[in-house]
Amino acid sequence: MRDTAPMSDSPLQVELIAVLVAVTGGEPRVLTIQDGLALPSGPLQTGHRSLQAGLSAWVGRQTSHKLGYVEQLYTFAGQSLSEARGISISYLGLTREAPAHLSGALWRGWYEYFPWEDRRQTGALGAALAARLAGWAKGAAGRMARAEGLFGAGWNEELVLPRYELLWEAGLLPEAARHHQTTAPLAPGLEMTHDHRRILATAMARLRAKIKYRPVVFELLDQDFTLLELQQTMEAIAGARLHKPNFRRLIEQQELVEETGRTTQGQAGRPAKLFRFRPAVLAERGIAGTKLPLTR
Amino acid sequence: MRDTAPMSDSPLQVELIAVLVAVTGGEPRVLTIQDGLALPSGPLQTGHRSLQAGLSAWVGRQTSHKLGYVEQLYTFAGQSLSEARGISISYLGLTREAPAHLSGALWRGWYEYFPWEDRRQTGALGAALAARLAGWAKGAAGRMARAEGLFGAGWNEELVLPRYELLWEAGLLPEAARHHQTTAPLAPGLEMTHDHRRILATAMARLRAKIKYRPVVFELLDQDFTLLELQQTMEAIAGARLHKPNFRRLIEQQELVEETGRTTQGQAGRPAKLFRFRPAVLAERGIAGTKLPLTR
DNA sequence: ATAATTTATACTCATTTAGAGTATAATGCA
DNA sequence: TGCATTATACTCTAAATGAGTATAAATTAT
Repeated sequence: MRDTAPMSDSPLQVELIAVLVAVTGGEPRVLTIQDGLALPSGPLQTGHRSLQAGLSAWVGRQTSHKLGYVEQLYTFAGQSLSEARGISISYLGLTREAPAHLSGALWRGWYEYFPWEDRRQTGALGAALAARLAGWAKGAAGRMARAEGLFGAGWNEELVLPRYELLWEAGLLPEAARHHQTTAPLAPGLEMTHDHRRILATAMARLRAKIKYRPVVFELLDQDFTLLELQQTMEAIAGARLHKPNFRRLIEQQELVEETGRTTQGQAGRPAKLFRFRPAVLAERGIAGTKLPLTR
Repeated sequence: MRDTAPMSDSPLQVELIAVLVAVTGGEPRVLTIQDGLALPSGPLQTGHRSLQAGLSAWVGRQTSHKLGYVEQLYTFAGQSLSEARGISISYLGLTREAPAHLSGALWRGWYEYFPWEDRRQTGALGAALAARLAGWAKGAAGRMARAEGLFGAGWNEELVLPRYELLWEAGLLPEAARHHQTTAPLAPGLEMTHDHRRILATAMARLRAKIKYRPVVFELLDQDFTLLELQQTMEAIAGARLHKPNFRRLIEQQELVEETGRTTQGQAGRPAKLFRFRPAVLAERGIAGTKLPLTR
């Protein structure tokens, strides 16, 4: 490809977009600007040693909490006619919620943007949307199967982005309303500018997947925590209830945590042991599980 | 962040880098240029509708095989003093090997660059490197545990990048030799320019992980294939031997494939049934497995 | 004070999945 | 015809998973 004459190598703008996630009071929250309409973003600066370092420094300065974990999400080329041609690089960052120092910045629950992704109480919303989608599905073959697969029984919490895209395609999102002139009532949930809600969906999916095989939950918790706090944080992110005894068994047999020796007090019920994350784990195990029948 | 005055928003160059993978004769191969020294790359073109589309079109034109699967790997900012400041976006693409139309292009086995990642015969190489690393590990605490965890027993085939980075840190790679003036014999394997070998490591890790939970192997096989061919392709990518009966059981119970009704002939041994990929699968299941104890 | 409530923690049991090995079937080739 | 070779079909055991129940130790209400 090197020897292909470039049709154009016009210089481009590079923008960094951050999805900063914290879990506070059992709710996953995301840092927004413009009264919740957009994700924090800004141009790449020359002073930054690397993209990631740039983002980390930036966020650290703005939120007074250092980023425990940063992960690149996706890079895409802006192409809507309104915006100048440029590259956007999005990141997922995990932190704990602190008063936002950034003017106009605001932490909001991520389920305000994706109500149908929260199935901790009932799955009613997803079912309702599935019904709404049934009308749209009449239009073409295969649509019904797709909608049913994504929103119906056999819900897979990682498919945040496909679900969002299906709703877009069905014209049920305000962001898409301009393209498909729909009169139907829209899906519930706040909108965002540009494709920021799409980026949030990507972040949610990534975190829901990641949390299962890398010990990143701990970036969202205080240093000491109870097993219930840990479980509720997981539930908040997965958007689903977990089976308590089995969750504990899983945590124990993975040896991710160790007892601190102390317990909670002053709350209703039996005091809970306080645990901390075993730092050794990060070094020891890189990633958890294969699923191939290896010969040994 | 929007309200932070940019220190500099100087325009940047954007470069696309492709890791094109095929599996031929039971060996994973990667398309290279400059006699194997570099990965194919080129500047982003204005004509492209999206980054991914640009890459697909490009590769399709060059290799006469359409890309079955494309996935973004990583975006990073070039920063070595010698190269102009710019952004590089790397991609993983799966295809089948065809005569490279690109002048100077050459398919090479990816284990030529990462000999220690091939453990289909014996794990001797990894063990040898572990021994070599033991010397380096004397320098500081914790090093031994890291080296042992990555190269020793309990080998995890997904940790390609951490292993590569450890070898770099230990000064055993030619790419790193400039930085750490080492006299020790280097690790085996071909080098690449810039960080291309690092990018290849990222691609290998991504593919090894992906192949376990998304049906992407089929992009690397002919339309019809035997179970042995499927297994050997998986083994080639994972760099490990698989247990044959269990592998078959896994494939069958996942219902990923269906019989074509035909069999192989003309080869030694009993003829094998030919299978094909079940197209429904792609639509049906998005991602395979959760690992959370969900309540139902 | 005592009972009721609440939360934590510890077990049990059935079912499914994974790891390993063995046996039989159908070809080509000497 | 018999041997080497590859395919395919089972069996057995151990471990992981899903679901439910029982007991312990605190706070809160009566």
